[in-house]
Amino acid sequence: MPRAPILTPRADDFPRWYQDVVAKAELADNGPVRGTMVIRPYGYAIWERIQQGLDARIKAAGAQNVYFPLMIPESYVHREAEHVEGFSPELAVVTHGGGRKLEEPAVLRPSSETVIAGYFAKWVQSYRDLPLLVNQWANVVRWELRPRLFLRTTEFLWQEGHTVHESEQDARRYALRILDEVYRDFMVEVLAVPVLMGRKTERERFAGATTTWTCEAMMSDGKALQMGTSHELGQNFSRAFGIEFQSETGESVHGWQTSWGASTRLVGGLVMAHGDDDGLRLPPRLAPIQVVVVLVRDENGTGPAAERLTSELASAGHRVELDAATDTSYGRRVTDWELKGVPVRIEIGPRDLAAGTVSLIRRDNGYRADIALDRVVVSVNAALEEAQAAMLADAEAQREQRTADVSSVAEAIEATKVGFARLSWGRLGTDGEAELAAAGVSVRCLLAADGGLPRPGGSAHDLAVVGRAY
RNA sequence: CGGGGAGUGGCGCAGUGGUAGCGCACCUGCUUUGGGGGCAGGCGGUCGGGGGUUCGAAUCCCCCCUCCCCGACCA
Repeated sequence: MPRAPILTPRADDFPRWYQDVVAKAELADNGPVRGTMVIRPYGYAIWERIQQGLDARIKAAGAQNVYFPLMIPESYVHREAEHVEGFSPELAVVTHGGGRKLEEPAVLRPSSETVIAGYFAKWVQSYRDLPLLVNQWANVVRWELRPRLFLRTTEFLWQEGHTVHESEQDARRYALRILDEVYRDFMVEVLAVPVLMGRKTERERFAGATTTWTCEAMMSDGKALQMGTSHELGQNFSRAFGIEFQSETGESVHGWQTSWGASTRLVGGLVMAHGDDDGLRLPPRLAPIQVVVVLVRDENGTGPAAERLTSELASAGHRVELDAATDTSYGRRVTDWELKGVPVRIEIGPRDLAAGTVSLIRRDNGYRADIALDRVVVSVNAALEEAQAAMLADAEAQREQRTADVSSVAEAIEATKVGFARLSWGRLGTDGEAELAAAGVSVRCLLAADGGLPRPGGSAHDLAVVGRAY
């Protein structure tokens, strides 16, 4: 007999499935103000793992953490024309404080380019001060008309990096370094989500940037999700805020800047990239709980044996939890651990113990085996490594299978019903891009002909990867 | 803001004029707990808000509010 579905099957209604998973895996709730989100302990544990992975890579790339204020004088946002134009529809503005109307309203940061630029102008005097590399972990507010938990909320958590460099080349090199060594590396190696690194079109470029680079992923329904972006800001904010330094030759020069960010959206991406009809599937390197030891029944010494196994696995360096809640039924507990996507489950009951074994079950593929008690740690090590690799390979295979090479707008629109379409950007052009947009399809990114990063200015041979996006 | 839909226990729903019910969840007890176990008992709702019609309104009328879905914006 098939199991009763716990979640709406993905094939029936993917958005509904997503909501079900977020609720039943206890990741988040809607907040009381429309568009806001309450992140629950398990969801926040996942975010903390994401933070750790990104933060370590950001520091390895030389940036230091800072904190700037939530409220920004409204006039700052207006200094960079394109920036304000891009953001004004989604600004939340504080008009009153201390019981009085404020002389100058303050906006809740939608991003911190402007407030940070004001201080960069103060801190940067000499080429010796450069490069200046900072990052902050913060909340930002962008008033969203159509919120979706994690994917698009009015308030969200992220990191935003901001840098100043001596030259355009230095800034570009750094923006691309972050894209590759921080974002791409983390997403592929930890999240097991393959990403395309490419350049955004003018239409999709960040408001105030000269060039926007992106990591784009495909979710398991074939739609695209931007997982991280890195912007070259040129001298736009430098000019607006007076970030000037004296060069080695004594000239006064405007700094060249970058900014880059990744957000709690990644949690949603993780859910949608790997989840199945039984719930979340977490890649082992990310999972807050990598192994759960399930005590099936507390009889004939199974309890102490389960405790011993748990501490052995913890000593071996795994994030492990013991489930000894035997007053809850076995089926319920197992279903819950599957919902939460714990990569490896070890089950121990009287039958196992009598045979001198435990059961090992992999969440990613359902593989199940009896393991001798003295082989548990080594078997778990192997299972975690294999699951990590298999999940990445699955996601890559799925993306390849759902990506089609096409040569017309009509074919692209058809192909993007199930995934990505790839076609010549030279042929598509901004007119083709507008036609696609009318059909709900966007250019996710541009790639060089060989699939690598395109040159910043572009080439006639560049490829456009198009799709429907979250 | 344009187009659809819905507001009834925590969640999902039924209830077209007679004083509110079901499933799940929750609480208590019992039960031989290996895939959301079984049995019994129980807690919990000013039916989104206001006004009106009526002997009587979740139900009919008027006004308001909120939420959800599709579109435009978007990490």
